Amino acid sequence: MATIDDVARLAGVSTATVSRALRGLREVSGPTRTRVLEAAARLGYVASPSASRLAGGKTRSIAVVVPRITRWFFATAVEAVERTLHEAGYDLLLYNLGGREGARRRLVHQAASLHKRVDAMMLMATPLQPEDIDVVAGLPLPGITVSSGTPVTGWPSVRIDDVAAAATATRHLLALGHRRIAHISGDPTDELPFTTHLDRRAGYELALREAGLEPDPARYAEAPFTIAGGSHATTELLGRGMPPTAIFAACDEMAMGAMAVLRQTGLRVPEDVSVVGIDDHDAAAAVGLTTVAQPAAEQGRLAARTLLEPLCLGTELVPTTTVLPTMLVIRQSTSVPRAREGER
Amino acid sequence: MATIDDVARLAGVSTATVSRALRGLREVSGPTRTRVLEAAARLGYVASPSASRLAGGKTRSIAVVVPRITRWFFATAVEAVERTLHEAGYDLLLYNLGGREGARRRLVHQAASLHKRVDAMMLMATPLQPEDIDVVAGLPLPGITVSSGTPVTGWPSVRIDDVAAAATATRHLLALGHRRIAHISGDPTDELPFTTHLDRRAGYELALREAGLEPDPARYAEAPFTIAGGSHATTELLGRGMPPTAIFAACDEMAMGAMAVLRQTGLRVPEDVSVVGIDDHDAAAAVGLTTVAQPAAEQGRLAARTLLEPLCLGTELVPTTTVLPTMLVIRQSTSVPRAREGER
DNA sequence: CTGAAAGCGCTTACAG
DNA sequence: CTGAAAGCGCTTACAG
Repeated sequence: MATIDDVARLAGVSTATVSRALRGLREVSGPTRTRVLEAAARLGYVASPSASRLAGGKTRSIAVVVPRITRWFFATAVEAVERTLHEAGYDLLLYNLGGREGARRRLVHQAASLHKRVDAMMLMATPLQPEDIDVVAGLPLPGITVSSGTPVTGWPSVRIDDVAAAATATRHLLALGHRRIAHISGDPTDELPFTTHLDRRAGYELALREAGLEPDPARYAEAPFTIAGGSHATTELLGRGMPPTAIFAACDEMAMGAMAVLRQTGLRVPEDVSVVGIDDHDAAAAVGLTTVAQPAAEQGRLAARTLLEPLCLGTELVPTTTVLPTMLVIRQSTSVPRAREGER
Repeated sequence: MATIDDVARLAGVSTATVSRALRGLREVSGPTRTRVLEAAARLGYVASPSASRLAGGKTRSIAVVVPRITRWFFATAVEAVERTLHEAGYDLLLYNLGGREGARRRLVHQAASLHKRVDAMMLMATPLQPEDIDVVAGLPLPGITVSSGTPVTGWPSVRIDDVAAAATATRHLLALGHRRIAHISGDPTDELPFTTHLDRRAGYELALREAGLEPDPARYAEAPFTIAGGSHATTELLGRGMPPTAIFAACDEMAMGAMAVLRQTGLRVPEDVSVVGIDDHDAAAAVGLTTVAQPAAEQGRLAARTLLEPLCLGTELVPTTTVLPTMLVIRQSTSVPRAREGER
């Protein structure tokens, strides 16, 4: 393995000059730089990250924490983050809580250790206890939160307005004439106290009340934010009798699960039951799902850039909250309710 | 930030002893160890990874390369890998090729640099050019390949038998009496030369020939391994006229896309068209999809353990190929073809 | 623009 | 079982 000394010797300069030339610092003359680059190339030299981290104090890597990498939103956002980071020469350390409270605790516990291995951290929809927030905010490390989840004092945040997105979805159903609108969301079995479903439920109830309807707990069912979760919640809902004419699912994965169960039960979508979700999942167009689109990749990209800027430019990280727009995308899973059709 | 010197001073021992005590080496007496641990705890001391990597030569991190983290198989496998690695105290550096040839090239190009930042690497379904294989195999770094993708000389491998899995799916349809069996797979638009679809197509053709049928190119359509891809391929297939009585999709995501399009076209599943996939995706049960199940998390876990063992125990990495079993799971998306039904 | 030298914070023979 | 000391391979004031 070639070291910086080998390159210095071959190029006939000091290691300081090699270091400067290779990093593109401009206090190096053209000819010298050329000699160094040639020597480095000849030896196949690559600086040791451990050594430069120790000497330079920068790790050029970022920790990204997600609840579950298997869910569409996080996988899509992480993909964008990964690309942005690697293009900037940064490494991505992945931490997947996997819905385990133990993993969350370990993460907070390790915070002190984490800050020695990364230059910044990105928390996606990560729930934190009040005492954790202080620990995390107290790290000598810039950070950002993405999507809902606990805000961290002094950290910027990139997200959508979950209450508004949910209200938009619900208002769409109301405008079509639906009154018996169910909502599937949340995850009672989850060890971690996520908050996304709370905001979305609030938006649903807000829209109902605007329309003069009182939210009915019997029209609410909980399950994980997955296709299977949507199926379970819908099955539970149907089991209560008096089926809804429409279902607002807190995310597209749940909406797809709902559509599957409805059809297996012999109910047509949208003729018998309309379904709307939130996300604009890759598959939403394929299955004809009406949804409130949110820019997942864009949130990841933006968050990564926000973190990278102060790291690369040495500027201050400004704790701004960026709320990205959502948009209703009407496809084939929603229509006027049957009763209403009859009226015409 | 407390350093090892602070701890040594507070505990009244040398830094060498602190280092040994904290890492649990047993050449430290009980009382001394206790004093060191107390001092470290009091100071909130955590060893600097950069320093111990430089001094010790081990990074305690592993690079995991996936084609697309957004696809079910990779997200599920990575989740298992992440858990296994973190439980062993290893960090996971994520590299997502994102279907970009440039990313693959950069990865191989960076190989020399990569080996200085990780102790091992895991390549999931990563296609390599013949010349790349030598580069990768030549790294002074243990590695493992997971799922199909180019084998690397001297590296172990964890996978399923893709040809057999595809044959199982196809034979299931043949046994039900289907003769017009279409296959959707592959991805002509992908920049990267993946191989999974080739194996699965081979298994499909193998099973057809066993049954005395000649594979018909008109019954084959290509698209990405996603729900949307499955929809596109199925739409293309249907556009050719003479619809098949059954579709074998190369993965469950494609199968779900196929089911969506069939239903939108007014065709019932399975009454008019049977659909079978490969994976046993989280959502397969919810949508009633018959599939050949493969253990995605298990492959990730096993691959991580295989890599960890030699790293932790200092033993040799044995280049074994582990082929995990697959299993046909019959649900509601397959049945006897209509013509056959009439015969009864 | 370039170099000599200190220092980053650990681990590891080596000696006792 | 413990310590003094060298060394891992860089970066960065400082001086010129």
